[in-house]
Order: sequence, then C-alpha cells, then structure tokens
Amino acid sequence: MEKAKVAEERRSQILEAALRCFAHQGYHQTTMDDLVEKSGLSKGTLYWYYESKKEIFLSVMENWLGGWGKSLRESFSPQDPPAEKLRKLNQVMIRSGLEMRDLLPVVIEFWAHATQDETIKEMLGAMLEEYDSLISGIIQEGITRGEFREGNVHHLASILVAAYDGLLFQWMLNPESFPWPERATTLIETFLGSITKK
Amino acid sequence: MEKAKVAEERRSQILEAALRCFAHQGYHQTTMDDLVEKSGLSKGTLYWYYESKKEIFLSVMENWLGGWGKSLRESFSPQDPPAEKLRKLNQVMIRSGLEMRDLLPVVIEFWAHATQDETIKEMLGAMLEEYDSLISGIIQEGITRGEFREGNVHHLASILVAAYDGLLFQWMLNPESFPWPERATTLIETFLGSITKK
DNA sequence: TAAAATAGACTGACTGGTCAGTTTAGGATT
DNA sequence: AATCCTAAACTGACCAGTCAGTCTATTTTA
Repeated sequence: MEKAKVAEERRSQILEAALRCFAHQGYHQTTMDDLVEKSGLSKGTLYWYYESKKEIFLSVMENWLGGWGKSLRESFSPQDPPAEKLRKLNQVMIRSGLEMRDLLPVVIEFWAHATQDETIKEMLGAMLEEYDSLISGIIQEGITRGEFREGNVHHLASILVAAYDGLLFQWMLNPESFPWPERATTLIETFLGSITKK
Repeated sequence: MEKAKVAEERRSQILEAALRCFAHQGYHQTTMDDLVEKSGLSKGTLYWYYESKKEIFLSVMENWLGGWGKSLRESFSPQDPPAEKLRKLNQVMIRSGLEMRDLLPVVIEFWAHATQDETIKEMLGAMLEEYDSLISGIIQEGITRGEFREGNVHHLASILVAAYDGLLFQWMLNPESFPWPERATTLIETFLGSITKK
C-alpha cells in the first residue's frame, strides 16, 4: 500500500476509535491507552499522527461539524419555495440527529469546553454563523416573496437553531422516551405557523 | 456562634468558593486545592462537610436549579391571562439568565456529565419536567379559554424550553455580541404568535 | 470550682494511582 | 542507507482523597 493511503487509514482508525470512546465514556474518561486499545495501534503511532489528545478531539468534532453542515447545505434545492426548504432542512436535521445520536454527549462536552478553549469557541461560532446564514437566507427569501411576515431574520434564525439544539439536548437526556423526529417536526411547523402570512 | 450556624457558614463558604472556581475554570480544571485557597478553609474541612468533589458540584447545581425554578414558579399570579403569564415567565427567564451568566458554562458541563452520571440525569430530568408542566399548564389554560390554538401542549412546552436553553448556550458562547434579553423576547413573541388564535 | 475527660471541628503533609506525553529501539519502505 | 513509521516501556506531574494528630468547647468528675 502507498504511504498516503496508509497514513489516511491510520488517521481514520484513530478518529474512529476516538469517536467510539468519546461517545461511550466522554472526553475526560477516555485515556490515550483506551484509544490505543480500540484503534489497535500503539501509543507511538497515535502521537505520530496527532500532537495531543485535544487535537484528536478537535479532529473528531471537525469531521462531525463538517458532515452535518454539508448535509444541511445540500438538503434543499434553490428552486424550492422557502417553506419547503425549511421542511427539507428539518428532514435532514432529523436524519442527521438519528445518525449521530451516540455523538450527542460528545457535542455537549465540546460546547462545555468552549469557554476554556478559543479554538472550540471559534469552531462553534463558525457553525452557528453558517446555520444562521443558511436559515436567515431562506426566511429572507420568504419575506421578499411575500410569503413570510416581516421580522428580524437573524433573530428568527438563531431561535430556530437554538430550539433544535435544545431539543437535541433533551433527547440526549432521555433517548428512549423522547420522540425526536416528532418534536423536530412540531418545531418546524410551529415556527412556520408563526412566520407564514395568513 | 452556635454550631449549626458555623456549619451553615462553612457550607456556604465552600459552595461559594466552588461556584466561583467552577464558573471561572470549569469543573475539571478546578482542584480541591483551589477550593481550599478560595474558601480560606483547609482540605480536611472541605472533606468534613462534603464527601467528594462531585458532591460539592452537585450541591452547587442543586442550589442553582432550585433558585431558578423558584423564581419561575413565582413569576406570575394565577389570575394573569395565559399570554401574560408567558410574558412574565419570559421576564424572569431574562433576569435569571443575566444574574446567572457566569454560571452558564458550569451548567453546560453539568449537562455534559448527565450521560455518565445517573444522579445528574435525574436532576436535569426533574428540572425539565417541572418546566414542562409549568408551561404546558399555561398553554392548556390558554386552549381551554379559547385563546390559544389546539395542539400538543407538552410538545409545545418542550420546544419553548429547548429554545430557551439553546439561546442561553448561544449567549454563553458570545456574551458580548449576543443580545440575550432581546432574543428571549423575540422568542416568546414568536411563540405566542404561533399559538395565539387570530 | 478546678481538673480531667470527651466529642466535635479542623489541619495539612502525605499517598497512591492515574495518565498525557516521551523515549528508545527497532522494522518497513524507498 | 535514509527516511518513515510502529511498538511499548517509561517518566513525572498532578490531584482526589486520607489520616494522624491538634485545637477548642462542652461536659463530667472529684
């Protein structure tokens, strides 16, 4: 195998092991030796490819944020009417949530670290900004087309994002009894109900 | 001074020091020696009054949850019309948020621990349930009085709670540039706009 | 009433274990 | 041979929690 391939394979081995460990035990409870065991590699190799535990953590989250963002961006087509766009966004949100369920605890830990760590703060800030611009763009379009009421589109967008985050957190607390897809759908319909002109 | 008084004083010394340290450096970065220094007590005394670092953490959060819950419960009077109740709730939410700003990072850490710790899970679950019943009760009243649209009151309540939580988290990420009171108000008005009959 | 005994509150040096990160010694690839 | 990569033993800082003993106040005894 070529070097580049091997290197890529190693990185993804490490990231995958980290993903599983972090999801299962959280960041602080996961030791580098756990990653050694789960990845089937040695400590030397881990440190050959990554500088530190924190860097591995950042990498895992970067992948995750990137993946989620990409799905959302590709969830609708430009010709969809705004309300339809939001509904499609919601569908992707639901699906991504289900796929990433195990990761949610890690995401919260990531948020929790943001106060202490400038890099994380920036990553989360960028993510929120992206979601904001995506959603506020749609709302703006709806207003321009006369389908949505006037209003501060950024406020509205950040409220919608906040509600999704909050629902995800509630879901995480109680995965069995909290019907995430249903709640998300009620959310988007309530939201549409509020901003759509009658 | 009487013994009971002294004991109470000690406990609050410890809790206060813990509050400041946790808010400032987070749970994991705070060492028992930090608490020793900040509280002006000795390590032995800390362990005289509390079993472990975690117990101190739980105590801090219990106080906090209790305080917030109490303010919310007392925020409106039974004779207020439902929409008014929600607006008053919102006012208290805003004020409590401002008062507790420094604690928000700790709260997120608390959430993050929930997956690992059954006690925390229960505390947060109880809190969410309380908020849910408070809010869904108001919404139900609104429906019964014919002022709000029909709908699943629990879904709606948990969405509102979720949105508040999410906004608080966004605010925490960016305390300077995120206008929390404004966002919270937009939230409640949007929400009312959605559930109020025209 | 004074001395002695007891209990409760408090101290801080110490311990034992943990764990991120390093080192060193080799094996594979080019 | 030189570079890249892997293994795993090793290091040492760090820190939650302990414990042997002190101090203070109250109660008991003579």
